[in-house]
Amino acid sequence: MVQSVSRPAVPVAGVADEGRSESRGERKERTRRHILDAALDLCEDSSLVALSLRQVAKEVGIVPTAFYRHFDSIEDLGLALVEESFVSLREMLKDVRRSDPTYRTIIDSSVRVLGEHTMAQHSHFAFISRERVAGPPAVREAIRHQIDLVERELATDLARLTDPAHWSAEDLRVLSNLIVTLMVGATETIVNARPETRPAILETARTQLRMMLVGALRWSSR
Amino acid sequence: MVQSVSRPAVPVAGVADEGRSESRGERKERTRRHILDAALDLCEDSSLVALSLRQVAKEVGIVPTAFYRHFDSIEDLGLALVEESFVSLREMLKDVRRSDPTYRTIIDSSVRVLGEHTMAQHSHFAFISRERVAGPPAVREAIRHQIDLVERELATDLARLTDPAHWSAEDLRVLSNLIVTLMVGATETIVNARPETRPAILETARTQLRMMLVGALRWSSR
DNA sequence: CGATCCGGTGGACGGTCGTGCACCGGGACC
DNA sequence: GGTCCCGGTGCACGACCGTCCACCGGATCG
Repeated sequence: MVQSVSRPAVPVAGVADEGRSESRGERKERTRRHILDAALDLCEDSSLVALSLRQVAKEVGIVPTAFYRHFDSIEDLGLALVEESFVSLREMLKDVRRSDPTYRTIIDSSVRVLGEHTMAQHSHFAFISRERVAGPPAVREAIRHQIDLVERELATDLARLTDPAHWSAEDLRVLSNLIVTLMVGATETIVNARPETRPAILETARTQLRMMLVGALRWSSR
Repeated sequence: MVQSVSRPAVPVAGVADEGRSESRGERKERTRRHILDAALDLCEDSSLVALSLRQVAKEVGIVPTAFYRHFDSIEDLGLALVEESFVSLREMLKDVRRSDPTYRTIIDSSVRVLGEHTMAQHSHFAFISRERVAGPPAVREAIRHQIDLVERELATDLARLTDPAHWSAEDLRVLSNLIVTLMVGATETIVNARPETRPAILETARTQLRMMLVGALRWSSR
């Protein structure tokens, strides 16, 4: 028994106790957070499919069976992490939209925002890019669905920026998919590269978006 | 002892024996092949990092320790699979180059070849796209290195098709990276999609390449 | 022909895994 | 203030894991 009676249920204290005891709901939520953080951290250099419930429990400082009080399985945990990661991603997209509605500087500001967020939310972006192709089936599907939603939203954004005479709905969807694929690729490169190469990667992404923009401006659906 | 003395060392016979016994080298090579195939098959819906040596051995029909006669570890096996998978990929690229040197039809023929090869070598392409981001570090690195080589080769190909006055070496590298990223993305989509959606995915890839080609033709390095 | 090589066997080890179960003790509620 | 709820404990189970070891027997080689 490694936990003394004087520090009863809370597995690992984040801040000093300050005498004020939490409600049961707060406690549960806090443990849940610890589990999510620990899982995100532990699968950083492998994958959810190679993560064991016991590893997570040990990292959090609870007994393995206590895990079930919060999640049915690792896969269930994974779905929660998808949810959480896409909150990060959508905040990024909100920043992109807020930053600049003109397309003189839209590329620069978008790439800048991408760089900032992949740095600040590194674990979330790495998680998505990894589990997107290698996670448990249900997790993969959830991520694909979310990315699909993002693609659709981008397509409607693009519809406002382009000439409807030249751009069919289908082609907008295709362009949107192209841009998202490219950004996912850039994100994957960033999260797997050494930090000091980051500016060069972002510069590459900028140039690529410019090349595509040149194409898009001349495009006309047949 | 489940294997009778009448079927001595060979774990699982591929074709009828035809009375002719193999040399020791041939036997070893054959078992090695079975291991590679079994591993490729077993990690199809998870990842190398979730694959155990014992699963592979059981699938092949050998005792776990016999695995070590062929590979040091699962990671070592993974590197062999990378090697093998890129043989497939390079054969595809050879087909692409052979198919058409003019760029009237270069997009159509390239995408057609991509479709054919991802169908025929489905396991290899799925393996690369999965382990590229989720495999053991050494495997990831090997794949990145190979893709990097492909990118360089594409860049020199593009150098012959473009006007040197408008395209700097750096921009050729960036364009090459753009195309490869896009094709990797298309491949990932294909190997994870239901077979009947394949034509639509390829059509999307065609359109995207056309959009980029429009951009590339107007491009000029600043 | 006899010695050697080597891919295979089979058993055993210590460790980790997911999960079932009974139980505890403090917050929440009537 | 007594009762219930529920997130945590601790233990045990059978399964699977990688790896060590001694050994076998047919192919190979001098």
